[in-house]
Amino acid sequence: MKKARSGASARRQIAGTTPAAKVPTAAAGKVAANSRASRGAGRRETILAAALDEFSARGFEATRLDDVARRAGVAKGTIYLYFRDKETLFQELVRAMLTPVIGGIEAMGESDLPVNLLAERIVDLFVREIYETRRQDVIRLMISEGRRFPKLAEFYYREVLSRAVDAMRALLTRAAARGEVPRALVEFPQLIAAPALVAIVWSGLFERYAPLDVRRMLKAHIDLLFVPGRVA
Amino acid sequence: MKKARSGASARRQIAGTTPAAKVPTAAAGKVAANSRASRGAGRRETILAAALDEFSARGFEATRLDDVARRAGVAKGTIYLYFRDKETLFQELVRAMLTPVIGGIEAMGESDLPVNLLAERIVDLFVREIYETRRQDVIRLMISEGRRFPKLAEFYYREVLSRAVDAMRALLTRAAARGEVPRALVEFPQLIAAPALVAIVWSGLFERYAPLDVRRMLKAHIDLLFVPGRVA
DNA sequence: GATCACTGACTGACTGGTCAGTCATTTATA
DNA sequence: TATAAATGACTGACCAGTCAGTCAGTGATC
Repeated sequence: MKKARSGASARRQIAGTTPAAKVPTAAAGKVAANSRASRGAGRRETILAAALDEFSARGFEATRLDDVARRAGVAKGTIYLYFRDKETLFQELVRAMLTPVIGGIEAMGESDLPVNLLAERIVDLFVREIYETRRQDVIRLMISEGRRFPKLAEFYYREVLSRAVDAMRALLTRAAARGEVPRALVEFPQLIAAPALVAIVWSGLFERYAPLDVRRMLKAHIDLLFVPGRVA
Repeated sequence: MKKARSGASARRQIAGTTPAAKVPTAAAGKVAANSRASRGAGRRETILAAALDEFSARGFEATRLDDVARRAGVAKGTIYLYFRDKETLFQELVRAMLTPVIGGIEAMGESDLPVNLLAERIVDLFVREIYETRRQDVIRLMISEGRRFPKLAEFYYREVLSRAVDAMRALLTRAAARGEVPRALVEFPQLIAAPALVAIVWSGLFERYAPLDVRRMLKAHIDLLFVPGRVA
């Protein structure tokens, strides 16, 4: 990661530090199809999409911004109109992709369905919204590169993981009170999510040697944990 | 990953492709303390140790061989006397660190102790031999970089993972026959190891924000799976 | 609606630092 | 002394980030 030259950019730092962002939603409104405004609005998303492809194929270091630019159909300089530097681009990508799922996760924590039923909904949410989605790649990137981006790891922990864990814990606490779930799970909600992590890591590394039926594995897992007549 | 120049090295490819290797054992025998032979024998291990430090701190791409050399107290050229290139160095490191644990894992698969007891031994083996060891870093590297080293991923799958999975499955099959374990586990032995993966990933990314008592989590997990009076 | 000055998004050749890999030379041993 | 081992200055590819220049689009004016 080359150190930025001292008198760095910031010549006209447009959007690199915009707080929120959403990548998939494309066209932004009512403006004429090819007007300057509407094209400009799509640029950022186009670049993020290209960055997702390149970063998830090659990892952070090995990704060349020339390639991102080419894939986005844009000159390299344009990237720097929207993102301060490569690192910011990466972080914004993670933010943009993962922020939207937070709500869904927290909503789950408030439901009062019996756990075994709720568990199936959560599995379904994971498979449809993450595992069968580009978000899987983003989480994989997070796992792979997170260590060298403490800021990003903290963001991810604060904005995504800790919320998911808390929601899970709330849900499990209520279920445990009803005797539907052993108390140990309340202390380590990670145990519920562990197979999801396995799914993501496994599919990235070993899918070709030993494919994994993720849905069935997750189903098996909840069947193991939520045995109706078990000793709590 | 700069592409290796075409007429690449291989000038005198000494050890880069030696099949087996063990990194930690230092002094190799009976030779006079500072003889060339004995020093030469240690070089490879010294370099691997330095490489472990650098790779696990920075990842594959960001690691500079100049730093590895400095840390090993060796000139950069020396590295190329023992390893064909950076990639080979990385792969040999993973090989050297993980090959030794295979035996221990397979031995576990043959025991006929009751599962709940055996499970505690396995947890103990994992914590002592991997989690509290530099091997944790190597596995983390494997997870992070494995995708871009299909050869290495295959090696790891073939020589380590598949053996572990098979051993686990054998063990679980017998336990299931005795009714100690639900049959679903036999189909997805990954479910047993999942929390170990969580431990490694979590400690790498979030330890500072939310420390995790890994031993207790793993204990909680086996208590959840191996409830004595459960319905098989 | 035709003309034109103005704007700023976009471009891409360029710079400067970086680093994997090389090899002529030096050093240590047998 | 002969030889293998080790060295580290060097080369060349490489790429993040820069910035002077271009030109499509805009909107004011006649």
